[in-house]
Amino acid sequence: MTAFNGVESAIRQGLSILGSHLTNMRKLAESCEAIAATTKKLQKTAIVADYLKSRTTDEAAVSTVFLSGRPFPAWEETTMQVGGSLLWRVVAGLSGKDESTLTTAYRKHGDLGAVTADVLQERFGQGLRILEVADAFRQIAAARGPAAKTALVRDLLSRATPLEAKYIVKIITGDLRIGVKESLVEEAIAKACGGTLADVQRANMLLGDIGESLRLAVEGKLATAKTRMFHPLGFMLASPIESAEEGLSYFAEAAVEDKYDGIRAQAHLSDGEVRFFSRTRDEITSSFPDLPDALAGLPQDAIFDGEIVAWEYPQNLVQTQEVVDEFFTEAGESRAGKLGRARPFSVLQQRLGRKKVSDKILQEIPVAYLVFDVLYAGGELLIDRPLQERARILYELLATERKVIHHRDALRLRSGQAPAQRNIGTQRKLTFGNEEEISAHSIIRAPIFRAASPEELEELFTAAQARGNEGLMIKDLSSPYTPGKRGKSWLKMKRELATLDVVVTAVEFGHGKRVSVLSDYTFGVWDGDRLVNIGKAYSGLTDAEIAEMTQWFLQHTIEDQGFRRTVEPKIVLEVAFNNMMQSDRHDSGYALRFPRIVRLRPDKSAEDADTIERAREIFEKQNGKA
DNA sequence: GTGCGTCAGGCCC
DNA sequence: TTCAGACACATTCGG
DNA sequence: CCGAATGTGTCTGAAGGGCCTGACGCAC
Repeated sequence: MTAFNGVESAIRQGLSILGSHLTNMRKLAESCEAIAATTKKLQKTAIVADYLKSRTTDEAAVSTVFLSGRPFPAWEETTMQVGGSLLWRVVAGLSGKDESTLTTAYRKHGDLGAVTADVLQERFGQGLRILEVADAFRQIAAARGPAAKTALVRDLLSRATPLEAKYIVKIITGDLRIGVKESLVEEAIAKACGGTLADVQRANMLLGDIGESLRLAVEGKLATAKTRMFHPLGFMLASPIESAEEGLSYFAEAAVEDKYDGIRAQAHLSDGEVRFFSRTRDEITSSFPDLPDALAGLPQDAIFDGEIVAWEYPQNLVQTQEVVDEFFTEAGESRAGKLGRARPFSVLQQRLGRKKVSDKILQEIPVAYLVFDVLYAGGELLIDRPLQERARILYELLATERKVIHHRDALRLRSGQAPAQRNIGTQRKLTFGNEEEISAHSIIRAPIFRAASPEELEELFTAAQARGNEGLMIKDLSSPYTPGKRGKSWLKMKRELATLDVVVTAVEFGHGKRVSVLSDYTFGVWDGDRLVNIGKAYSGLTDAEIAEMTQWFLQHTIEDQGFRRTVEPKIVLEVAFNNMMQSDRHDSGYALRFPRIVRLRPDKSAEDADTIERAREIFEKQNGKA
């Protein structure tokens, strides 16, 4: 037996060595292992750069896509539609292992890729070339239905060595977890191909395609990268702040907008064609067929940044002229109310992800695009201009074209069938010069205020909340637009909802680096003398606290269900959340949006925790407000 | 064959 | 979306 | 004055809840 294993192992080794000359997916996998083994960023960069240098341009281009963690394939519109569940079945089938063996391996490693390598040790494919893998991914994406996809995934993994299979699985699930993301790949490209980091970053920002950026770097043509319409740029992000004082501590001149609870969207328009992109740069136009027309009339190509929001149009619309012509209003004065107001995110969610939108939905859930920035117009990229200038350009663009916008919108609304809308339609007869009736604005330039003191900011904040919005965006008027970056030029100030004291009823092991600790807590509140679950939380505790809690929960388990354990209801947590929803996910009938643990409450015993009545109170208060 | 419920995948916050 | 943790780099402190 | 300590900016990883889509199984 031992002798046989030795022979088999020797053959395997021989094949592997031979394979390393014939295949190169192996090389990528080995580089990933080395990257995962170090925590030093510079070292990771060096490994990636060395790897890229050792590949042909085609191979390097595909590799950058794999390494950057962007959903593959970044340059196509389809997604693979292969997730953990399908992979789990394929891996089980290929290895011939039963599920409990896989589960044991999963406990040990915490990620499916590592499990794959582990259980496939007994088998060995001949190894793959990296372009072969990319090709297989395309085929999987093109295949219709899980059955067809499963067969292709199975075939691909059966030809891979265990180590290759590990990283193929990780790439498919879009989660390499080796501490490399797009920005680090940019650094590696600069290092490997020449060109400054800034040039690589700029080219990649404009192209939105890391593989293409690498090709330009190889050819020394980074400077030729240009803005491409319908290839979305990254989104500029905001940092959270704690107080009004902090909101004015980073810059002198602050522009202030309401923070709307919708979905962030970049609009591209060119030659009358309009398309919208989400924060992950996916196209979302199909869910909002009522928006493009309103923008299509603009005479020039443009790229806007804004928020799509479920919108409640006002009963009595004010004269358009009055609203649009006002650039800065008196601090605290709300112009937004005259345009209508945002409805809760949960309403908008029903339109999200729709491929087709029925007339009924269009009527019941009208939306508005609140534009707050312009990134490109008049053939010029505007991101390096200060916000003050961009705001002015935006104002001029939308002000000039309002006739077209409203004319088209009026046509859309008049064809509506829902009785409520018909009523509103007749109530809203307004004329714009000798043009058509104005019925609604589905494109709205987000009102901008100004704040010079914390007191003014507080006032604006209160007003924003009164309008049912989340809070404020506070922006540095002199700042450029930095795509994909989260800096201190844009700040967000959100309302703080009351917190709940809850009792932990069940715990789960985590994933990845939290695989061996109980990091995931299900908790409840009292309904009479019974605990009813209201949510789960995972973040907020430090690693040390999680480790401590793990020990306690292991010793106070009521029932060990493997991955999950019900525990003695003794531990009290204070949890915060952004929102409370009605839901049948948990037996309390409520669920929390973005729950997080504020702190442990060792000073409280389970009996002191909050009740379902208090939860209901918070829910009603929040709804009354919105 | 049609219609309904279930479930995984993907993506929004 | 949220938070904690880690690294790279800048700034300040103490001998 | 210089190396160590401290602070800041930025990135990474882990994870909740809800909704839509498209396959697929099942009942009729």
